[in-house]
Amino acid sequence: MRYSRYLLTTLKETPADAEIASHQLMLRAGMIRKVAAGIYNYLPFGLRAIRKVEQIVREEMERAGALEILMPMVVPAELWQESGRWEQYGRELLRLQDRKDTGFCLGPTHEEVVTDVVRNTVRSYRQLPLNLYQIQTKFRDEIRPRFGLMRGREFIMKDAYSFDLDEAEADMAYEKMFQAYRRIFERCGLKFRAVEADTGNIGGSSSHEFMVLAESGEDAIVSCDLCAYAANVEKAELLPASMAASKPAEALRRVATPGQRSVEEITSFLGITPQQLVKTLILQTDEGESVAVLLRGDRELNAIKLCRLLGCSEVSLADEEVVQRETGAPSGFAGPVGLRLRLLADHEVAAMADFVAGANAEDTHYLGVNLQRDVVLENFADLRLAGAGDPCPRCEGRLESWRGIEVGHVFKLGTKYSEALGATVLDDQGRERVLFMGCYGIGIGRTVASAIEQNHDKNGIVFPLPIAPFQVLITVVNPKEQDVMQAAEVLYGELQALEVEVLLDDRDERPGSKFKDADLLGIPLRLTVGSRGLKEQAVELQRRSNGERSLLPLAEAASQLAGIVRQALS
RNA sequence: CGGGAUGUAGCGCAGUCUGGUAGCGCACCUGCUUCGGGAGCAGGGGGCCGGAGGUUCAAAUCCUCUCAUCCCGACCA
Repeated sequence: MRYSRYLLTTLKETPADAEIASHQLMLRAGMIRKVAAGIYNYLPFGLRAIRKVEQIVREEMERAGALEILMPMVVPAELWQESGRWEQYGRELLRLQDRKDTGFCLGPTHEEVVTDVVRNTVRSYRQLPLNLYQIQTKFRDEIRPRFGLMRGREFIMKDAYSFDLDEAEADMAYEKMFQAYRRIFERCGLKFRAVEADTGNIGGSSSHEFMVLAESGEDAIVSCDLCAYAANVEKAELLPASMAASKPAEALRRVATPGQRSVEEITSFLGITPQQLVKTLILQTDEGESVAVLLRGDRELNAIKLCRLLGCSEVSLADEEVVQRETGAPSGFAGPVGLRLRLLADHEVAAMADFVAGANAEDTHYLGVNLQRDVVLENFADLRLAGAGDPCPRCEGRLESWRGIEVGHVFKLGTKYSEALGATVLDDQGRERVLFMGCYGIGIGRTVASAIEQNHDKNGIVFPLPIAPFQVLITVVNPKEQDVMQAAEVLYGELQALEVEVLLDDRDERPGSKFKDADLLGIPLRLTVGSRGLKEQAVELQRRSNGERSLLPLAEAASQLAGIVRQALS
């Protein structure tokens, strides 16, 4: 491709509404342009990177035996009503009506549609195992789209769905996809981890997320420093501490704490540490039930664990009115002593003695609280958010914490959708069997964005070669000098003949601008063709990754570069 | 949905307080010079100042409403 004929407008200045590096760089490098909140145009340079990732995904899906299909983006409400998700899914599902007032939605995921495909086409166990995938535009009306392609409302996703006769075979399909995912992200040149994850809205029995490690990641993950355990903090388990509870030594007594509500305020007012305090959270479920949860002062609630325990789908902090009604005090003074509310405590609280807690009266706390003596507790449970330094639930190790970008997610679905939609086959005994499903997603745009997040410097993008829009950039220092331009043209032709993807910067621009653009665009290999080198019959090769420069003889440059590219892709 | 902020040329911004011819830098077009790390000079094109009402002789500027965008939180495969 000739730059002079290409649509690639770079920006010197960073657009004001881009926060993170990948978003800023994708805008500056002319990869994407915003159309509306969370909705983007993919310009030629950006689309090439997208297509690279798609191609890698395709190759690995095919290798794993999956078959490509394409389902519609507009899906009839009927199908979603069959699975029950029309009501469940919430406002993220963009619902719309056609001229006859028939309900549709923009597909945010395609379990219903693919299950419909299978129930209509698969009759026999002989057609199994089956794995269907597509690469398609999805729409989710996110509450807060942000960070460019990282969290768009419209986004490109690869979604695959496996169908098997029984659970054991479904497990094998899951494992196959798991391995395919490892290969995909390795080929994309990403540093990532597969972590245990919550299944959320999709449902099913177990799942793993593939997390690209990056400071800007929206997810927190923990991993063991000794064993292979790694999990999203939403999911990360914490076992009851083995140490025995300390013995009560103090008597229960009230103390005035005027205006001291937050953990910070109380601990500094009383001169204690947050570890000596128990905080009492008053929570409400989506079904209207109120419940109190006890946590050590420096810990945070994991709402997902609590939901799982209570069997509800949402909990939120109770508002002031409810707190006043349930505890008899304004918020900030709730405590477990004498509280007439369903009361749960995190395991860790079991080991605490003589702690401080609210007294359910305004401006008052208790000192010397001891659970066994002073409190009526329903149960202990794993309720807090895991963090760095916590013990590993699988071994003797300690957890480390990281930020991650979720680029892939694999789920074991069981029969949730096949049962609801009646996707069955006849087995070798002629019996009707409900299919076991799995589903497997990859955010294509997000993968490109996270690759940039992980591979950039102050000058611009540093594309990993396998997903770079072009492999080689030829910078023609002065295209007006005939011999220079001619040498560049010859190289360009040779590289193309060797099937190297090359962008020829033949623009009539000053060299400085071209070099700056080259750094910004992040094409891995840059050849500089100028009169200076040509005097020696040489061109300069510079690698974007480490800035290393070397001179190549003009006659051998193309074949050497083709060799470098081939090696990088193998 | 709660809190905060911002909408002026493709991008970054000034002008708004104190109403009076819509500006600057980058980008874009023309010409000349320049040419190995974002050149210089000269000339030029491009704006319903987010939208709708209102106040006023006069509104980018004041008032009301509205829409959009961004940040924090809640939320989220």
